[in-house]
This record gives sequence, structure tokens and C-alpha cells, in this order.
Amino acid sequence: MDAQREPTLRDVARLAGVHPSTASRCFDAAQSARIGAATRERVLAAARELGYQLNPAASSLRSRRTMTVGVLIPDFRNPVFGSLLTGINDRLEDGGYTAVIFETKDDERRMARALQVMKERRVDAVINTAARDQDQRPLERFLRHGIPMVLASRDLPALDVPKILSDDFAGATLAARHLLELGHRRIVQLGGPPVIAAFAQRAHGFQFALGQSGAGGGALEKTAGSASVDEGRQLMLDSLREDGTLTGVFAHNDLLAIGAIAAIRQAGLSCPGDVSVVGYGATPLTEYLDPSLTTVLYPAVQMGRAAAETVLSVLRHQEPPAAVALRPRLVIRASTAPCLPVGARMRERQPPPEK
Amino acid sequence: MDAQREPTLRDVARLAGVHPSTASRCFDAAQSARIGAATRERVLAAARELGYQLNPAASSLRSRRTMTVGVLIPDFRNPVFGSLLTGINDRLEDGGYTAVIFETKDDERRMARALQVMKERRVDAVINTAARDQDQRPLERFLRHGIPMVLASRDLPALDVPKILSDDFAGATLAARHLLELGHRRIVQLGGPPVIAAFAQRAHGFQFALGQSGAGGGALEKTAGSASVDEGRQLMLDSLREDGTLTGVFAHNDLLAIGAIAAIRQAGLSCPGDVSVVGYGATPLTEYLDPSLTTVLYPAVQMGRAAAETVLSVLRHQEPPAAVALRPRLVIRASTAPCLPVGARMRERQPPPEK
DNA sequence: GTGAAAGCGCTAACAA
DNA sequence: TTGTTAGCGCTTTCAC
Repeated sequence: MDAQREPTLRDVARLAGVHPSTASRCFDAAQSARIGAATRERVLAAARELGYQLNPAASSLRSRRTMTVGVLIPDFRNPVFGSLLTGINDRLEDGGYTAVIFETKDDERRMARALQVMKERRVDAVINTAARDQDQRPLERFLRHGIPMVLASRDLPALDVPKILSDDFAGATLAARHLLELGHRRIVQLGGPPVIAAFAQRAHGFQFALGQSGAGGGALEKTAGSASVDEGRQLMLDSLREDGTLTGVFAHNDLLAIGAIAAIRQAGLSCPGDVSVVGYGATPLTEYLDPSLTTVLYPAVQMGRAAAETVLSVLRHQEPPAAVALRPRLVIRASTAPCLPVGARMRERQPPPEK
Repeated sequence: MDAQREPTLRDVARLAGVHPSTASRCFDAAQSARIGAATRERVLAAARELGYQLNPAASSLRSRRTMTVGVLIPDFRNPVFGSLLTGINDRLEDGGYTAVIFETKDDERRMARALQVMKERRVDAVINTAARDQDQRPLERFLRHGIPMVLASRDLPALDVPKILSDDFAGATLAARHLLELGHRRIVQLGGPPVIAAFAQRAHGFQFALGQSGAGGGALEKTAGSASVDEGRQLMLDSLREDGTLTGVFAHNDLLAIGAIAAIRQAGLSCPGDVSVVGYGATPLTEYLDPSLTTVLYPAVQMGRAAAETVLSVLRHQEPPAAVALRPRLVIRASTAPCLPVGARMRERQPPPEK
């Protein structure tokens, strides 16, 4: 009668001449197999004719599934997480799930609120790319509700859930070997916050590779409160003040590296003439910086896809691999060069910068 | 009995000694006023004690509201849209709504699928930051379902919905005046796809300002299929080949500008020595490019907040302003410089590049 | 200001 | 393979 009302499953069933529950089964992949092919055709045709769409609220209420996956990311503006999101989103959509994304801004409060909303909204699972050490407890508490979670990009070793990580330890050794092969011995590490496992791993991998090489006592090591350009600049200025003979820098992400290059210039030195810099991430614009940045490629899109795939297999009750580690790869560009003999460096030909 | 079951409203009502419908009213802001203060307190206390959370599926099924807003963006990796998302998300969350984000990748198919999923999921409203001319029709069809939409960042003039835009026409005139004041007369515009209204506006604003100045016939104008670094480079190489006397570039976004600078170098020229470049967006890393990029600041976070605010007022049945336009602002950095007399330019002192 | 009754649209459990 | 029955948890009438 009223033309406005959205068609319901009863309408479809009536048109197809079957019982509503039979119609219902035609829309559920698992049950669909146990329905006569002819019946199913009739039902789907009726649905098409009416423009029927399943009402997810009613479906969720009854089935206790929302077909929804919560996704935690630290920062919408960071292209690494943008890539991760693209990978996650595409796969989830293909799997019939909708991503509901929450930005934590690396803030405990926001993380807590996001977990709270996810629980209230009854997401079927969570992909967490925003974990930091201090989230251990809240996350353990969250897991007690029985909502499955996978960790991507950022590990929390004590959390027993499937993990999709890149091998940041290996990535850092790539950076270390590159600097060592170029002859650099006075090296500083500009580290991201070690409460983020990826940064801690990079620090360990780098020191390990340096130690192995037998090339002098380990590098100077600085730690940033947040992995930003400004912190990178500040830390690099400090480093140069502490050890004027530095010639190599390993920055834990591209932003820190960009800050380091700015600091090197500010100190009247040149990159790569006086100081070589390696970043981490290979984020979009780093190729077009001057000098273009040597950096470790982070497989973000691939990781996002793998994370979504893992969560989908959990949701299908297929046990997924407990951990996936993706291989990083060094992209050599123009911000690294052989370590020049002392006399040849620009810094020897200029007075040191004031202060 | 069973300790596992999530508490329901009935449990809360029983504990508080009221009828479920009374308890329900305590959780609805609109109805809450008509409840005795003492009763409400008792209900909320009971809810707290039980750790009660409203079941959104049941609530939606009955009330026909999902407390969910669909958000359309073109690209997770573009920091302009990252900022927009941050602004949108924060405000929506404060308003009690959850954003459900869809990435269109400027692809009709994906746009169509996103609209389809939004309709199926019964989002209460949509914020669309991904509109292009060819989406007019599908969007009109979508609006017939009665789901309110607001347009942000990208306009579609023929669509009668609330709009939150930046004044891209004005932004482009800022760029034009800056180049003119520096003495540039041979200018090229590197345009983004004109099916995106923001780019079309930038083109018009720029030509308008040039025309007004009376400084010679309008600029050369090139149009990119997508506003990317590679397209910018290609278009700039073409431009230089067509008119070797160019000294000014207005790129419709920062990526095109970065490509233009790469092309200028590739042609053996210098920026800003030979050619000045103005970008659009003032995206994060542009400050650290060499040369740091002169660009028009795009108020993305602010726009996101305004869009969310607008959608919230629509949802509260308060008529919002039909259109909001935010003011852009020129950020002068190092990629623009006065137009040098011909003899002083680098290109006069070097042989032209091969090919 | 509060209670009673009804049902939103679907699917799970069981029966045939 | 299909039908029957019941009810998921909430909110909306309407009554008082």
C-alpha cells in the first residue's frame, strides 16, 4: 500500500512464494548452500525486483554479528597509516565487512574512548595499528570481552593475538650496513618513542648491526617524544653540538630524517657532503626532497591487506598464522654518500656556526 | 543466572525498580527532560553498576536511527583529506555519532559502491568530500532516499545541499597577485582535473586576476588527469618546451608544484632563480622541500569541523547555513622570487638541455 | 512523570 | 530442503 516503506524480507518471501526464513537463508553464504538452486534464484529475483536490502540492524540484533571491524590508527595525516588504511579497507570491503575507523593520536584517553565505542557498537573484530606499551593493560581488559583483535604495524609482545608486522630489526640493519659500507663511523640514531615497538626494534637492529661490524663503540642515540620533523631537527642540533665529528644519521622515520637534514643545513653543513642521512618509511614525497632521501621502504599497503586477511580468517574461524613479518628494503637515493676524508669536508672550510 | 550475558535495559529497569520504557527514556537526551530527576538518577546508577551499554542494533531497529554518519573521501594517503577527516571525526564523536569512512579513489565504481553500502547500512547522513562532476547523477539519485548530505571541500553547484567550501577562486587570485607583484608575466597554470570544482575555481580565479591586472594575455594553461607529482612534472616539461620564456608557475596543488620543480631542474633551470612556483594546499612537508614551497594554505581541519557541525545541525533539524566558505591565505616561502631581467638568468648562461 | 502493549525486521532452533 | 515458532533488545505509541 504505502509506496514509501522499504521492502522487508517478508515482502521478498511473499513475492517469491516462500517462507521468510527460507528467504533469509538465501542471503547468508553459509546457509545458502542448503537451499534449492531454483528457490534461491526465485528469491534473489524477487529481491532484485523490489530493490530489497537486508536491514543490518535487525540482522545484527538477531545474529549478534554486526559485519563491522573496528580499526585503530594513530594519525589520519601520516601517509604510512593512510596506506595501511587503504589496504585494510579494500580487503575488508571485499570480505563483506565495513571498517569503522578510530584515530587515537597516540593518546591514552582517545584509545580508551575508541575501545569503549567499539565495544558498545559490538564490532566483530578489531585491527589495531596504534598500540603502544602503555596500552597493554587496557587492551588485555578489552580482549576479555571476547572480541578478537589483530595487531598490525605496532607490536605488543606480551599480547597473545595474531600479528602482522614488518621486520623492523632487519630494516634497521639494512640502514646500518649501508652507512658502514659508505665508511661512516661517527653515527647518531634519531629514535622514535620506544614505547612504540617498531621504534624499539629499529634501535636494537641498528645497534646490533653496528656491534657486529666491530666498527667502533655503538652510535650516539637520541630519543624523540614524538616522531616529528621538529623533534628531528632539535635532536640533530643537539647531536651536532655533542659530537661535531658526526657523519652519519639513522632516523627512525622520514619525518625525523627531514628534520635532521634541516638541522644539518642550519648548522652550516651539507647533506650528503658532510653528513649522510637514512630515513625510514619511504613515504610519498621523500623522493622529491633535496637531497632525495635514502630510506627504508615500509610495506604499508601490503601490511594493511595482510591484516584484513588475517582478521577475516579469524572471523571465519580459520586459525590464522600467529604472526606475519614483512620484509623491508633499502631505497638508496641522494641523502647518503661516502664518508669523505676529514680535509675534504665542507665543515673544515668554514668557521663553525655560532652557538 | 548466566554471568556471561550482557545486561539489557530490562536488567537495569528491574534493578532501578522502574519500567523498561522509563529506563529507556533516561538514555535519550530529548526524552530525558520529561523524567523525574530522582528516577533518572536511580536508573543511571543501576546502569553504571551493571556496566550497561545500550545495544545499538536494537535501538536502531526500533528508532530507525543508526547514530552513524557516512564520510566519503577520495584518498587516505593525501594529507589534505587526512586533516579533513581529523576535523570531521572529532566533531562527530563529540556529537555522539560514529563516522563510517569510505575511500572513493576518484573512481565512479567505488563511489557507487560506497553509496550503496551507506544506504544499506542506513547511515543517518553523509559528508561528501569526494564529489566530481560525473557524480551529479548518482548523488541526486542517492538523495531521493531521503538521507541528508553535506558537501565539503569539493562543490557540485547543481546539487542543492549544505556546503562547506574554501574560496578557491580567491585563493587562486592570491597566487596570481603574488606572481604579478614579483614581476612575472610569462606564466603557466598547471591545473588539476576540472571535473573537481575546486580545481575549476582555481583556474577561473587565476585567469580572472591575470586579466584584471592588464598584464598581457592570460597564462598558458595545462590540465592534469590527476593532480600528482608525475603529472606535474610532465606538464611542466611540456610547458617549457612550448614556451621557453616562462618564469612563473601556478600549480593547482602541492603535488603538481613538486613535479613542476623537478621538471624545472630536469630542464637545467633553477627554482626560484629562473622560474617561480606557487602551490596550493600547504601540506605538511612542503615547508621542508628545497626550495621550501610558496603555497596557498587550505583550511582543511577547520573545514572538517565545519562540515561535521553542519551535518549535526541538520540531524537536529536546525536549518544550517546553505553554504560556508573558508578563506585561504598565501604562505610565502622560497620557491618564488622576483622575475630577473633576461640577462641575469641561469638559462642565459647555459646551453639549453638536450631534447 | 510513568506504565502497558506492541512490534521494528530478522534469524536460530527445531520440527517435518 | 523448507516451514514453524519464538524472540533478539529496544522505543514508540497510547493510556493514566
